[in-house]
Amino acid sequence: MQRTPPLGSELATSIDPRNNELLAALPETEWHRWQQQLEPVAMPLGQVLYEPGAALSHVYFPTSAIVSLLYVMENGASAEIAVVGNEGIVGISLFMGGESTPGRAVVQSAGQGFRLRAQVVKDEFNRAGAVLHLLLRYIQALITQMAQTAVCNRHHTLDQQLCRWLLLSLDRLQSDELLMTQELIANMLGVRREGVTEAAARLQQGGLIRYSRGHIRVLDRAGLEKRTCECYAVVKKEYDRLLPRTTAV
Amino acid sequence: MQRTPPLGSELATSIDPRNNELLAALPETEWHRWQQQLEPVAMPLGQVLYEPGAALSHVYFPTSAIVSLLYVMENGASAEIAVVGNEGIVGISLFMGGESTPGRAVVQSAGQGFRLRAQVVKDEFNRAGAVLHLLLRYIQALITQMAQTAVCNRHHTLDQQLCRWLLLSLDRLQSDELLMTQELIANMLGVRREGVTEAAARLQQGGLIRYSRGHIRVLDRAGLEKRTCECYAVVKKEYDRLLPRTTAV
DNA sequence: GCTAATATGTGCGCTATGTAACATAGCAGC
DNA sequence: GCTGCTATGTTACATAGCGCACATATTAGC
Repeated sequence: MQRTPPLGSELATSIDPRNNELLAALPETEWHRWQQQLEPVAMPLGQVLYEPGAALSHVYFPTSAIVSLLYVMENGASAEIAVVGNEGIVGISLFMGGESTPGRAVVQSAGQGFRLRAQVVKDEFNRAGAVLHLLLRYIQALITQMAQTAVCNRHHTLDQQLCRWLLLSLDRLQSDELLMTQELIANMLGVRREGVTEAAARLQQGGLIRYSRGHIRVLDRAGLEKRTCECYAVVKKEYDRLLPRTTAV
Repeated sequence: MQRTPPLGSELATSIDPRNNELLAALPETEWHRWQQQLEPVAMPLGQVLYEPGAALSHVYFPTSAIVSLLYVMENGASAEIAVVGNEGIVGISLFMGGESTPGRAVVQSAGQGFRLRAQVVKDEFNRAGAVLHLLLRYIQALITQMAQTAVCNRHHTLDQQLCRWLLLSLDRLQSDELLMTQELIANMLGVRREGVTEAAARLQQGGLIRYSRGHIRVLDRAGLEKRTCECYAVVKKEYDRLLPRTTAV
């Protein structure tokens, strides 16, 4: 089991900010304005990018990391609202005008990203140019993901949701292997750890994945797509529609 | 059982566009620009304001009506994502850049509203003035509602969710009586009608509400707030924070 | 007032998931 | 190689909500 990812390529994806698709989609003028301001940051597993009600100092553009937006409740129960990878930006409340949200953002899969000071983004936003419209389209896609998550929580089985979650993560990774314990997945999905264990066992039995102690390798992506609910496709389609790739990936 | 609402007052709230809080919050300049363009519309129960994927021709500002944003799935199951009353606007995808969404908007409680042609809103939005920022703050509040709905769907009992739903509706009405069958509520919450019947019976037994054939009268609002989950308060607080009332209500 | 339509009430079996308590296995560090 | 930690596996039981079938009650239309 070679669990070390190809180091060279990972570094490459981390070093170039334009591996983030939003940054890649910036027109040249705006890109030049931002280029000097972008600050590379390591995004280790579990890092909290913002807490409920806290004013944000930066927005984050993941390149290889994946960030979960989740709500934690009074009794400690939690649920993931949406996931953000190299297609997006973390910290939208900053330029929406609210400065904070009741949710929290946690790095779910370690990696690299870039960040930008709050004021820079706000200024750019207020220029009301291409960046504004790009970000608004992204937010609409994010809204779709959140809405579909709500529906999925209501109507679909744990098995389906696990597949959806794996696929969403897979889409935001360069590899077919996730570093992720079942405990963590359970927290994201807002279910018991045992439930994830059982669902994962079923997927492994079906030959779709193979896992061991925090390493999940996807063997049959098409199989996952077959087992998941429609939610995955709806969200993906909407992202593709609203944010067509500007660069070949 | 006097079920006819006080007609005089209802007409009053319907006729003045500024009973919609977003319209009321417009600065004078923008208000004057819009005033001539606003078209009063009746919003009867069940009216569909937009369908999945359809391009929108107008945005709607309810004054006395309440609109549900919901997702309908392949198998016909549905779930409400958020609710919009006189505090908001229906059709945000229009100016977010996507023109459409995978969801649908249905009038959940009949009433009045005003609408505005797509192009007018887009033009105003592109002016990047006060309206832009007002709408963005509204969208952030809406996002909070959607996120909290997702969490609520995951973790809370039907009883709690019914209370939340009643309270959200109550906040958007002038009266303490909802015209709403249990069947419809079930569709909104994405649960069985029988489940709503049982939950409603428990609430009635507790003296919190009284209902009969599509009429629900709230007798003890504080009681509902005690029985509901934290989700209601979180959402309400965020609306109040992001959209402070400009007019006395 | 009768009839039909609509709205609500009830019971029963089923399943997915929650709660709880505990067993095993792989891995890390000494 | 032992120790202990972390991740995963297993089992027994409780329960909320679903699907279904059907009973009852209220209102509307004629």
